[in-house]
Amino acid sequence: MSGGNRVLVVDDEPGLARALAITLRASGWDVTTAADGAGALAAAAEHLPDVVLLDLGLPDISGIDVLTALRAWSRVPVVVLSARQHGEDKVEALDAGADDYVTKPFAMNELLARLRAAVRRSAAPADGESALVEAGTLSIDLARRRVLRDGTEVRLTPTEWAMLEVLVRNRGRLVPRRQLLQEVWGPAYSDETNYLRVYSAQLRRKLEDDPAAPRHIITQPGMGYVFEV
Amino acid sequence: MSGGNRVLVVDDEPGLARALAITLRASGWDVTTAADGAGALAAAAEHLPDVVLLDLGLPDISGIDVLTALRAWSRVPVVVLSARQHGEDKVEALDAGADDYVTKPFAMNELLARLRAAVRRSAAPADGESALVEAGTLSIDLARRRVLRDGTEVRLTPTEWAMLEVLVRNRGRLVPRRQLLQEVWGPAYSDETNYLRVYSAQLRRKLEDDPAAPRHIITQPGMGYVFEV
DNA sequence: GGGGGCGTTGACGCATCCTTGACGCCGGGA
DNA sequence: TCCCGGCGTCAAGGATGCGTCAACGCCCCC
Repeated sequence: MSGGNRVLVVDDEPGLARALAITLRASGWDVTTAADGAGALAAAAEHLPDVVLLDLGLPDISGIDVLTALRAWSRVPVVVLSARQHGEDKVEALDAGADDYVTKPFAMNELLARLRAAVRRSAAPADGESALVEAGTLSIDLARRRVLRDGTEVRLTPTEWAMLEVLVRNRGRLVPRRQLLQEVWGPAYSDETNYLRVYSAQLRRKLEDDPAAPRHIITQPGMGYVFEV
Repeated sequence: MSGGNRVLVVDDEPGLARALAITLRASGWDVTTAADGAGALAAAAEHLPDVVLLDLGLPDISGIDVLTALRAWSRVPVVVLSARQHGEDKVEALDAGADDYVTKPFAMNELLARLRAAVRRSAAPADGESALVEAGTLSIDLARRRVLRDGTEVRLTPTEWAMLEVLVRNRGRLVPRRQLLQEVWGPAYSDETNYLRVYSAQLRRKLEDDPAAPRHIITQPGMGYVFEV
């Protein structure tokens, strides 16, 4: 199932990072880790996490600067982790765009609950929209898993639907090949770009008026695919 | 500031409620107070606050029930206030729909920062839009990975986009050649300054009105490149 | 047991992109 | 005046990615 389970853990203490990763994975999260600010920004751009767990004490860049750089282009919720109990650090981080601030030592179940809350919040507006997506002659019902083209139903195979669903959920924005492969086929298939070509073709054949000149399922060479409405 | 400054304070201790109200008003908030759960729900329906500050220890209804009742019809951000330092209370409240959880005693500036963060989040535009960087006739959407020039989309190759992205993220600042090469091509290419010349030229050809006299992608000889807005 | 739908591979032609080298321009210094 | 290094431009090759097609196995349902 796609959506709302990718977390990026940014921490320079290998022990804590590993412990967090293990606990989070056990709770069903898809975990990526970064050990410094530069790696965190790169990982955020590549994996597009649903939430970021950011330790303020990083070796290269100040955590606040990481937050600022991230906020320059992304609204992903950020939960800040810090050893500073008091002081202006909390205010500074929250005003810099952090969504929450947890001080060490922390209770793991509280941290998990705060992560859930952060993701729920950011996912809420999307849910507020209707599950019906209209795109030209296409009408896609994400809740019922149905696709209508010119009013008549189009039959999709499970894999075709899974791929279309990821694209439509991210409609208007580029979905990197890696992410598409991981969400549809699983983490072990991150490099099987063949699948993308085969299934994008099949979807176009079923959904596009002119499969050779697609208007909705657009490929951005070398990067990924976009669903345009 | 017209919108986003109505706060509903729910607390049964008159002293604390008054202190909160005074401080919040001094910070520019429009404060309504309620002393019990029933009053809180009524006040929320009548005043439609932008954020709710909810004490869990209420005389009539459990704070969690207030939260649940509120969530049945409203998405207003709720910051929970409680004396319980530990335990499952936090998890329960957060999973019931609270946006944040502050334990007493608390620092007032931290509470204010958390209120600001909660309101900022809910005021943030829906996912449909995203952070745009405008620069003259250029419009760069870092989240969607799209570039518009005079309103029409410009197609970039992966490498072109990677280089533009680094420059735009550091817009207004000089990006040293080394850093640019490492972030786009990897650590092994730190000295291939040839690449920078080739790709800066390609980007200028696609993005600048007069590629020979660039206004956005500026080279600082011997040092690096800057993206000017 | 048969058949059809589905997922998985591999091969091929084609377009695009990355890399690399060469060349000219310009400004500063010998 | 000449030399030289940094920069911008251009073009050609080789590599990569994409779309297409077809074949193969598998599984489930008939």
